[in-house]
Amino acid sequence: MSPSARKSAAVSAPPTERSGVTVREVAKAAGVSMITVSRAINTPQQVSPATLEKVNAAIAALGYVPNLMAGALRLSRSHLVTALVPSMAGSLFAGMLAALTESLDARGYQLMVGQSGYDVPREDALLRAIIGRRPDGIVLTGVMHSPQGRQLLQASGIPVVETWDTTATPIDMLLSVSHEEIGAAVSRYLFEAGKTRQAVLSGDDERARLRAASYVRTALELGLPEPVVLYLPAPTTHAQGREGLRALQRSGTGIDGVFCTSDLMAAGVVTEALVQGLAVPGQLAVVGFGDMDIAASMSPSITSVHVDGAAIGARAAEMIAARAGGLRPATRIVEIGFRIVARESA
Amino acid sequence: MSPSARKSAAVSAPPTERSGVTVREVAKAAGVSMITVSRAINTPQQVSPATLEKVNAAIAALGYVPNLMAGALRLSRSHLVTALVPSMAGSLFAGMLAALTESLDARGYQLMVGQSGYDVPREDALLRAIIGRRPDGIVLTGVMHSPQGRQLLQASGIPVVETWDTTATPIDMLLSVSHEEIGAAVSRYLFEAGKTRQAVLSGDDERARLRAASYVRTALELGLPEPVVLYLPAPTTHAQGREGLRALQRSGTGIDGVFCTSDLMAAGVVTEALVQGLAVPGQLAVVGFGDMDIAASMSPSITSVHVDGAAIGARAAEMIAARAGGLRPATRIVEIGFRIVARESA
DNA sequence: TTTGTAAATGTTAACGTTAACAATCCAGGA
DNA sequence: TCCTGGATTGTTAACGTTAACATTTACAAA
Repeated sequence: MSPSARKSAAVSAPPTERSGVTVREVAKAAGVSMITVSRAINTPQQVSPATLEKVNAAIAALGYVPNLMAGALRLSRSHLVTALVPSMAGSLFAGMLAALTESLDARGYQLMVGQSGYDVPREDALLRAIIGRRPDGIVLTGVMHSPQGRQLLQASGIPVVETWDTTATPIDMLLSVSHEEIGAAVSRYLFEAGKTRQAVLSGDDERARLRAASYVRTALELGLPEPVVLYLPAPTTHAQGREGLRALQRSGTGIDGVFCTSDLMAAGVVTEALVQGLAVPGQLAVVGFGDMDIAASMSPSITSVHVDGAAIGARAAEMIAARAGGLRPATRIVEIGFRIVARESA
Repeated sequence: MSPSARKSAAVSAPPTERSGVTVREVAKAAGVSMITVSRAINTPQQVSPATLEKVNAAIAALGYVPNLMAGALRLSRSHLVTALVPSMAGSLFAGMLAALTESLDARGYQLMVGQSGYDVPREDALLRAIIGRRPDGIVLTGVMHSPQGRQLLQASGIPVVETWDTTATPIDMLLSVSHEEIGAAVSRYLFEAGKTRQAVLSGDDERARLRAASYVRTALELGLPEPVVLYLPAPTTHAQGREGLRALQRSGTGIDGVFCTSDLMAAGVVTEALVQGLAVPGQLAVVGFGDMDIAASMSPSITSVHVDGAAIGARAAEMIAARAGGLRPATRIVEIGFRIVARESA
């Protein structure tokens, strides 16, 4: 057997067949080289009008769609950004995702959404799957606490934006929201409205717990009796608001103000209060979180904490695009802030 | 200049630097060949225990995370599935996405979510971006009507599952939901409850329009006066429900039954009715769509149309995985069905 | 005509991975 | 001792793309 025959025998067949129109075939059909096809697609101004037309005709005839993975591999640039959210059900992050999608889209990136909120080994696997695709940026909802996770992300060299929470030691970039300040502000707000027997209905996720804990601390600092706290499994619902209010009432102390860590839950509390014939806000003041459409539209309308999720999405996209463009980040940490939107319920 | 010097001069530098631990470096650190590292990761039973340990140590020491794009390119298998939803805001599809994520995850796939609902040229670009990443499957919300879109998808050879709608000519696989039957069923349901002056509050998306149109047609067939229809921009909200009811009332005919094409809108209608002092369902019956948590939890609770989104997600994952495994699809079309969940509001 | 220069196009190799085939090693049997 | 065959490891090439460098072409200026 000759060496050359040996060689050609070693040529491996494609593992599985797929439609598979490639630049090679487009090039042949157009009578040009592969690189010319590539240029016709990516930098058409470098190609003569006549050639461009031939290439475009061939592309259309063959139904060619460039393989972005191959391009990404060659260029080490995936034009992909991954966002990790705890769940898609809670619409809290919908605004952020929408803004992120839009801003990235305008810059030629695509968004991939993953669901976090697993146990630690599962989260580790998820992170590896994400990093393995070499996105040009990763947007985290909340800060990453697990040392393994931090290590993985840091070692990957991929720009990371942590959002919706605050920390003194971000992995990379941070769009900071202080849930402690929010909890404190709501307690003070209710106190100024004359409410002294405060309670909290909180989701059991980390950030809701931060708001709840800070709310309790502030109430105590204000000299109020210790607020009753009830933690409910996230994502929180309207039904949890109704049941939650009844549970709070059973716990004894005649409460006159409730902070709910989601608007849906607050709507449930308002519904339950109306059913019971309680005056809102007279006998029971209610504050929500998220400033969803329903908060403004309920009757009575619901006072809520507004956090600009769209701004978070837009800033995250901007920061990642800047970094991908090789720019040094001017500011790695941006404070997002919040405001209490006063309505009828408190 | 010698030919060999010419050649080495032509070696291209990596376009941009990234962290970049590769199998090559792991192999060198472990003192084995690249393929052995690959086997240690993918088929560890093919590697001796001693070697496996050396390789794993090297992987851990270097923080190596395999580049899945390179693997996918080599194997023509991306382990990626893309779902297209009209928007992430409407939680109608949240259940489907959650089930899809979970089912795919169990099979070693990742989900990428894209937002559709653009104009046609924009949608074309989106489809190209999706197909360009060569996912192993595409899940569409609704059926694809645009000929260009159908053409692109069909030519790509990628398994496609159309969902949440019905058609006689699916691109590939179909998880069928008949919005015509739903609209008809709701009109009959209200008719049997004695409601003769029916109206519809509909989102302006395609599937909501189908429900609304069929509802109107059925009411006419039942000999009722033609229902008033109001189309509101999707995603529909609680506030739209409140305003929508007022608008319907202004349109004259004293209506006694409303079909809302989303539960959030139905909740808004109920809220507005209560504010006005209308008895629900006595003076106004309300039916929603989606069977969200809030429908069961409102007071009065809201009768709603339930479609099993989780089943759609799970079946879609199953179908795509089967196809990726080389199996011929036993059934390309599956009817999902629906049911009207009777509650207090109608 | 020759020369210089910009525009257009082509050749080569590389991104990081893994299938196919090849080679080596070692235990056990003849 | 030599051979057989399974287990283990290695070599080569290829997936589809595009940057870098090389070459050709067209045309104006000398």
